[in-house]
Amino acid sequence: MKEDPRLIATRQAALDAAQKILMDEGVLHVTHGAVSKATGISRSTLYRHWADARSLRDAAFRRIATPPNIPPRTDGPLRSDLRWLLGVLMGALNHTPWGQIAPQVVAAASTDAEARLVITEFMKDRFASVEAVFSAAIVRGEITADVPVEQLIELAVAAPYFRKLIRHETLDEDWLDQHVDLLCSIAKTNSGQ
Amino acid sequence: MKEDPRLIATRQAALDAAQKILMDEGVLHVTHGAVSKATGISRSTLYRHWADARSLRDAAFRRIATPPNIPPRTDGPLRSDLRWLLGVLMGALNHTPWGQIAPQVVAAASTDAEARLVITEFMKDRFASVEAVFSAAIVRGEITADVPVEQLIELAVAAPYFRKLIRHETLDEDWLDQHVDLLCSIAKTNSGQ
DNA sequence: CTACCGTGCAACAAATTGTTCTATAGGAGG
DNA sequence: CCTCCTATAGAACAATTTGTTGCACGGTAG
Repeated sequence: MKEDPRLIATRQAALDAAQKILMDEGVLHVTHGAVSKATGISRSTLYRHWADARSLRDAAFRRIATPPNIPPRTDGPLRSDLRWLLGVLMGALNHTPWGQIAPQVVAAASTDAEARLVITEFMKDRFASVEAVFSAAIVRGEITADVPVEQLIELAVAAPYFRKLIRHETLDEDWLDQHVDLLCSIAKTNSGQ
Repeated sequence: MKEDPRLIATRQAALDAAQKILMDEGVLHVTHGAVSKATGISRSTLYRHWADARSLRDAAFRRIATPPNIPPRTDGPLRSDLRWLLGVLMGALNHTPWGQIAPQVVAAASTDAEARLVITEFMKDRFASVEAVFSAAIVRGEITADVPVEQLIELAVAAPYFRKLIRHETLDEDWLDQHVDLLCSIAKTNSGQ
């Protein structure tokens, strides 16, 4: 038997509003009352869907904090594969809800085990993508296995996140070009000696 | 005329408790009620010191979120100067309240201009310290001015912060050694060509 | 058409937030 | 030691928020 369409509609409208509140005003303002006022859905209905403030916030978080998986390209030269992958990552940070929400997930993670899980899982995916790019380059013989891949991966991902989330600096094409240049030069010069 | 010692004692006891709550349970739980229960100070007294929850939280934040300034060493070889500076930074992240509080400051910064100021000011200091180390190395002729110092500084600081705040990975001596090794090798290989 | 179930609404209890008043007691100065 | 000033404790209070419950209405599936 299918789900009542009213359930789905309510949930969707509520989470839409919760998401907006979360991004605009912070997790602290995501409450049944606020969502009710924003959507017209009655408080009691919201409470039936999410029993307390915590689960409502969790739901709002979870909606945004599951960014799309990025399948890496591994056919071109290292530089363009890396540039493409980090470009997508940068785009997500700049132009998707995930970019706006990430700082709050990071903060929640310091006291909340579940938020920490969200972060670590997500980072695991990202690291895997970057690693695939380097591995392919090694297989192609473009760089050798001497390259400290672990560290390079961390630097590759850390820089854009640090710049955006912590320093609140701009993240643009020029910066990324330089970043990728440096990463590639490290990989090349550490390679084959 | 001096300040009433009772004022000072109350403020100190209250902020001590507020700080502990902030670190253990998150900013959300820093309230007049909670601090009152933790210290025995009456709620009305706390309200006279901090008119609302916001200013109490601000006070608690501000108490921790002003990390000590680190004057860099610039006399030894690049590697040991850098190792020492980042070692102190890593120690602060691992063993001071600042390390525990930083994620919450980061999150606050996404909706709160003042928190953003705290972060950017702080990072400016850190960047300046690291830059001093590289500049000294250039003056000594250990590396040349060709080195992309800006990028190196960002990577130097980004990696430990990313690792600690975002990935919640350990930050130990071995990791730092590798990190400094890589930074130095970048500086050296980009140097003098 | 009917039985079911999600919704809206209103009333409600409980906890939290912030205010105000009074009594008490500590500290500074003579 | 005495007095004035002022910080604190405590209680009473209103307002808001959080969460619960019972009931009537209306959409949905069979």
